[in-house]
Amino acid sequence: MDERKIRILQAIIDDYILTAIPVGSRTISKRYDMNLSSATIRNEMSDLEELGYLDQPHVSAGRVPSAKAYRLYVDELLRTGKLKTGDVQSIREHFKNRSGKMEDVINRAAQVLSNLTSYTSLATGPKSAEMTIRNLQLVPISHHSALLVIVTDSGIIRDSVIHVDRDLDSDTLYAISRMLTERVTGHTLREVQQVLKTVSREVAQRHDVIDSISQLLADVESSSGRTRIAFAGPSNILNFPEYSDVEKARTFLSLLETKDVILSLLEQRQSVAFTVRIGPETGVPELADCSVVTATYSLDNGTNGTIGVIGPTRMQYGRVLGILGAMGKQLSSLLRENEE
Amino acid sequence: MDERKIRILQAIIDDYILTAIPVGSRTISKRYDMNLSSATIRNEMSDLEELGYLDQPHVSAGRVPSAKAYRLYVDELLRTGKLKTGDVQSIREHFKNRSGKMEDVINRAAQVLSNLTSYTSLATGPKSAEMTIRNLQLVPISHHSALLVIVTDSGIIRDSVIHVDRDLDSDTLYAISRMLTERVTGHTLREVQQVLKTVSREVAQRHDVIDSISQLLADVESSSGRTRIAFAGPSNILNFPEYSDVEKARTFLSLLETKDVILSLLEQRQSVAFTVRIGPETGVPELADCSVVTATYSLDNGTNGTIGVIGPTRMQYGRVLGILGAMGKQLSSLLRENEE
DNA sequence: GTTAGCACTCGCGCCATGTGAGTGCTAACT
DNA sequence: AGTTAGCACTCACATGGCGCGAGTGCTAAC
Repeated sequence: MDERKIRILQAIIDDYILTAIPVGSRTISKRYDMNLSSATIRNEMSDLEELGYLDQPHVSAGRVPSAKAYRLYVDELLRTGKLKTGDVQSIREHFKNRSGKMEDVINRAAQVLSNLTSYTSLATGPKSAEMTIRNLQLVPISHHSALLVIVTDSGIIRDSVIHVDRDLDSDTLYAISRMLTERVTGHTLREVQQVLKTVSREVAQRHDVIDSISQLLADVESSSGRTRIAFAGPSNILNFPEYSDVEKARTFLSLLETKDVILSLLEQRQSVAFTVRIGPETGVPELADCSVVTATYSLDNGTNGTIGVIGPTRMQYGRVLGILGAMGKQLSSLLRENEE
Repeated sequence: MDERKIRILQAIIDDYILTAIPVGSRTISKRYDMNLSSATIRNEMSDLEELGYLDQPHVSAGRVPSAKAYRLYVDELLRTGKLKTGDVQSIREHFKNRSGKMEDVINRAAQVLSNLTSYTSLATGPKSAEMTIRNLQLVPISHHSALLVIVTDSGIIRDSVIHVDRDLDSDTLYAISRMLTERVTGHTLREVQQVLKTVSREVAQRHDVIDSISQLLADVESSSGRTRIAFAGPSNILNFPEYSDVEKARTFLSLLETKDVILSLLEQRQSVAFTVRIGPETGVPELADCSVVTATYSLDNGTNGTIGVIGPTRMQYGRVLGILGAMGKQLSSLLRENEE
């Protein structure tokens, strides 16, 4: 792999990302000033194919970059596109005066991403199991149910309805809330089960309420592998010629609708700031010619959430990474404000 | 329009709904035992076309029902398909042991609908402006923000984060909550602004908190035109041959993604239990060959939400109406339990 | 009023053909 | 030895002709 081969490969990838048309030797020698004839390029391309960086849809077509090529491209060749200042501006704009509700933040983040990149985008909240609890509060809803609001140290809120057997008035619920909060503050969701058991033993009455809460927290914890995830712009995938086949589009879209697969894909996220999964690397056959690019944003307590983009392997990696980076920063700082 | 024409029209519609293939005279005379030759059917079909009930894609193809035909079909000919007892069972199953959070209920409802019908489905919550407040409660989140939980008489919850200038502890917030709740209980969201103004005048301090709340409630009220809406199974539309064109699919899907259009469509809902909008009747050009079937479910206080299905005009109206009916009942009773 | 018969239409699938982009190879040039 | 011009070759794709058959409308007879 001499220097020239790499320059040619880069040119091919750049061109293909732009046009989605298999690129031929003439195109390279003309559009990119290499000072080489098409014949020479042809020889080099032949070598590159042998090395596994290029594929040929059929004999008389141009070459198409392989997953291996994109991998090289992302790892080595990428001049991270400095994104336009307008974009940063626009990101900041979108998050101004915004509610601190996790759900909204996530939705909005995905939305903004999808607007900026015009790829299908996603965002998840941080894993809740790791977070420590700051406050528990019960709010009466009806005679037999109450809303349990869980506030964590990162200012993130989860709430769920629990059923209570007896009729409890507001003040009683508040008293219980205070008591529980005192016992539970500073513990992670993971530990809290244990604490509640102790409490349950101490307090003879109110068993039912505490049991309900305990069960709910268990749910939240276990289901927190399945963090909330928001998608935006799924239909964006249809803008790309590689998905002009309806059947392909359908499987892609229903894959998103089930959410499970994507979630488990995100589970394996490395501690690295950016993760790029190219086609087969996703391990999901339906995503064979998609790339999934994700970035993490983090909160002070070390937990982190994910934002990301799904598009054709022929993705504008430079631009996407730039945007994800800016977005991640913005989100981190936004959420840390909440923590104060 | 004699009786025989109607029978023929019905046969044509039934067949086309099933197959999506333009139906010819022979098909009718053979598959549906009319005891008439194809020639006779042909004459009748010619008449039906003149009357505007049938269209002909091209001369040598069969006939296709027009919007007018579907309208007649829905209004007059529909023997409401008694749905399988299994379906009712399955609906009931899905709503067992379920959280009373409006958001979840709506999502779930849409999901179930989409599973049962295999059409794209939607659900919205009731308009909040009409609901009366049962309880307001502030939960501390961080030094400068709190969660305002609004519980209405139908047990429906809205919550939002508000920012407070000063640092307020839990007890103070609770005291404020109690005070506000007392003043505000029984008023609708619409009226509550007025009440808060009075309160604000009486209480010299705490202005900021009350102002924040007031502003938030204004938001909730005005944005309650834009009720929460949940879609499920958007990609289902791709199962139908009429959407095998990618461009068409794309516009359809992005129409759903913006949500606005569909929401405003639902706004015009009649007080009737069911609404069927066929193709052009939707007034949305993108939905020209879709039908939107909606049903309302209602709460005791008279407010009602919507569930519905979007599919090709060639929709199984009977089945869909049956399912929507059952679902509506189920939802109504579920939510009334919450009210108690 | 119904139906058999028939000529006619026209979308669709099939095949044959031509075109052109792109290749690989060879031989000559630097 | 590397580069390049030249050329034969491949093959997807677009084009156009052709036949098939589903379906129609009309007419004449039942």
